Amino acid sequence: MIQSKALKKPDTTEEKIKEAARIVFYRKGYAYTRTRDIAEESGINLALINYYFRSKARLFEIIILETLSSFIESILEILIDEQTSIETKIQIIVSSYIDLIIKEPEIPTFIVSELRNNPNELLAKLPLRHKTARSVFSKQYKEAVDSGIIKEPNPLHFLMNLIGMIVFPFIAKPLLMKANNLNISDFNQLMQERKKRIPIWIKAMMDA
Amino acid sequence: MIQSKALKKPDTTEEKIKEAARIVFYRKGYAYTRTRDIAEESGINLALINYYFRSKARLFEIIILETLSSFIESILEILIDEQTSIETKIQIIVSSYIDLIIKEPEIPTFIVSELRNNPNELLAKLPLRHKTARSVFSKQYKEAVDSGIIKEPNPLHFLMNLIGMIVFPFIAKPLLMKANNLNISDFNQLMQERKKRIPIWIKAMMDA
DNA sequence: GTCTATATTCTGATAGAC
DNA sequence: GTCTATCAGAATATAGAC
Repeated sequence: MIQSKALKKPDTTEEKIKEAARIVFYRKGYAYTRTRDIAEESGINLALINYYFRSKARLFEIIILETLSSFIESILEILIDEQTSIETKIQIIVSSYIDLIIKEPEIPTFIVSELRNNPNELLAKLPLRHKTARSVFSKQYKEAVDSGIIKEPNPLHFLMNLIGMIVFPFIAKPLLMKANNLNISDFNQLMQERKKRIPIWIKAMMDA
Repeated sequence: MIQSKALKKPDTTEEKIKEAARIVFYRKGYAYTRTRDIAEESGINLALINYYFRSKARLFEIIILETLSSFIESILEILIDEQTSIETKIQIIVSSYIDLIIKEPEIPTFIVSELRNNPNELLAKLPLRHKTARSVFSKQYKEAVDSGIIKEPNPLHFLMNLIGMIVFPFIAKPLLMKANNLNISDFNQLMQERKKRIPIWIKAMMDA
């Protein structure tokens, strides 16, 4: 199950700082976040941030690595299960991801924006166990291609399309809302519609 | 035709600064760009940036507004033409956008990242003439729905899917390349494949 | 562990000579 | 219009008292 960490109740000072940092970093990004903002948000003293985390940069790295790995791992956990059919996987991924992102809508833009700066350095520190997940899914995907269920031979296109259809509207949200005079509940309504339709669209696409 | 402004040869000092600013802002974003970087990139003196543009913020606003409006207008120009069928529009948009973004791959992430900060303030300054374009396209789309060519009744879903399939891979590029051990020419190869396939996928989706 | 006060650094902007 | 030198402000990090 995809579970956000932002809902845990922080107890210790260290956890309070981390939770506050997550909130502020998600909203404003590293560059525009001042350690003072984190101190205010958490209600603790400014100096304690450096006492517990040594620097703003180190605190940030902890937050973004946790966010990235939980975001990626939660897809991989679904993809890796050999018992689940591809069609079911699609439904699970679409539904749980849209729900997650509606709860924490800043995450996709946060990841995209922050990864722009030092992607290689950051991604090198990610404990990725992609290999097994990829191989399980590739095998399953290849079988579907071989048996004629899916026409598109490249699983990368499949994944780009799937994740893109889920995530892109959230990334483009400001532009989308402005250009079409949507308020936030209009927008969320559209995303709810997509939970049902993306699996249908994906199926039709991959048949073509 | 979609034409990037980044290829113009700058003559005057003012244009040199603008071109350099565009390059550096695209690459690093507003926050990480120092006026000193722009001065170096353009080969002009630091003080001249303020002489010609008064502030870093004003220079930035000029760049991002130009980028946004040219990016948006170039879609609208295609959508607004009543002579072109929807199918042809899709092909034109897909093909010319992918080519444009391969030439200037930082633009999508630049727009997404920078629009996170003050979207309303910025978008309010955009001279949008969305109305006519939207109404022409909506009409054409509605006709296609009524005559049974397209099943998906909401043109917003159509546009989100179309633009998302084009743009999302570029936004997710660092993650995508890392997770699949792609180099830049592998990546561009994938995008070239998408020029042919997106129109087919879109057609299949909208039929479903 | 927590606080106040301060040192340090970085960077946008400008004064003033040419 | 262009340059050098410098100022002013902001923000991270730390020293040192409690």
